[in-house]
Amino acid sequence: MMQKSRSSLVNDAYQRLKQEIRSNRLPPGFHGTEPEMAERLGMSRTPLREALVLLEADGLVEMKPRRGIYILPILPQDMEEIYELLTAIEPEAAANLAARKLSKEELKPLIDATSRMEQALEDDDLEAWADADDEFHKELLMLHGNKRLLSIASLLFDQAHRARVITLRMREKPYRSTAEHKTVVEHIIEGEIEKARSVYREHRKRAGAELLAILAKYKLQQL
Amino acid sequence: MMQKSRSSLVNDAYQRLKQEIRSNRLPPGFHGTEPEMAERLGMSRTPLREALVLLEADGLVEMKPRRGIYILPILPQDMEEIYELLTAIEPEAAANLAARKLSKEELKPLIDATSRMEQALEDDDLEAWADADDEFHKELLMLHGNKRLLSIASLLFDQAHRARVITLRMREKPYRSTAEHKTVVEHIIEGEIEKARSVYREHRKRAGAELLAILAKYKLQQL
DNA sequence: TTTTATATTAATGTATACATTAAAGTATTT
DNA sequence: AAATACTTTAATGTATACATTAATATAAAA
Repeated sequence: MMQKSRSSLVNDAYQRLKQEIRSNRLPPGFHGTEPEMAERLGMSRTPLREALVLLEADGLVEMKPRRGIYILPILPQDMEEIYELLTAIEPEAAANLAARKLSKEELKPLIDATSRMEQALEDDDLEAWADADDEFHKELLMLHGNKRLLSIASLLFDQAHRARVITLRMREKPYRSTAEHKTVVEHIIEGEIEKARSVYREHRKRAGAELLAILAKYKLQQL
Repeated sequence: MMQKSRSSLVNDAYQRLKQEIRSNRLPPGFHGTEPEMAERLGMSRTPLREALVLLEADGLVEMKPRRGIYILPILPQDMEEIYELLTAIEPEAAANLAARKLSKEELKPLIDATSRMEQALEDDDLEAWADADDEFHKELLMLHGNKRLLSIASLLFDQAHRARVITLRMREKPYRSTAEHKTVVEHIIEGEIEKARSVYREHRKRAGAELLAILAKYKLQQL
């Protein structure tokens, strides 16, 4: 949940574990005990537990009483929930930006992100494309400035991350997605509030539906 | 963040502190130290800290390194953020219910909640009205069934609670609000998806705007 | 008296200790 | 051999211990 500094050990544990979960080095289904994990991180159980409590609140981990720590898998239903929320939330931010008539200077991070997406497509570099996509969404939310909206959306991105990475290569090349991002930016620049909202909304709906279709097609029941 | 059982002491501390914050027994600006609070709760610092970490993630409390624990106030800007999110999120749930063509039986909790709102209006009992209103919103989200949506909205309700209670008597009597809830339910029953969405959305926008206007009018800069 | 330096206090951040108890393993009985 | 009872192990939940250090109080210097 977008943690602040906090004492370095708790924060270290939180960041490192989160990163290891994102990168699948701690895969879903992984099971560990506190002494084990504390030792691995080179700290005592106390700060580790505080970090775990946060990761559990983030929905990444479950601490089962007397059974240990489990890394939670992402189920299709989770993706459905996540995309529904993102579909509701993000277009709101896009609409707000359009309403604010921001200068191109201010919108530069967004414009740059779309450029990077295009470049990545040309280079046929899906990783880079995904990074640019991530950046686009985060920049848009940061420009919007609703801290809660940003932190909730970030949480959802974190939860969905593994599934998005894994399915990246199962999708068609994201030409359309890239174009949609550009269109959103154009509407924002032009101050076309409702268009910005609806294009972004459609983008999210389509992206979510596609992802779920892939999970179904490849029978990926958990990631 | 809608905590599960967890070991009872951590959970106790979490629930009790949350309740004390909601009820303003621990008012915004309150400052305490860990030993103090642990003693008051009859436990050691260890479980207390785990609870505090969660409350901090919930945005109710801040743990300032070496300065202690502060109960955070709600600023008008917080309310703005919260209402923006609720405006984006809840109508989605209403639309979904409408799309699902639920039976009146299934919708009973919603229908009952609106009845209670009407009754409370007749009795001129604002507390009861606010309770019924709360219940309406939670029931609607529970019927929808998106766990993440529910837990996020609950978090936002918790954050906004004090401000809503305090301003309850500064508003006009909520006839209009009550009527709007009824209309939403009717649209849900009739399966009118877009109407359910837009009425709910307008309801949230208006309610948010009214609340912010009151904060401005009475110069309530923090609650 | 005001400022600076020093000493004291006490709260946090973290490690460690320990009681409880679920789970796994061993022995006993049938 | 299967089932049951008993032991052992080890992980959690919680308390306590302790080093560090910010904040305060006190003393010394200007």
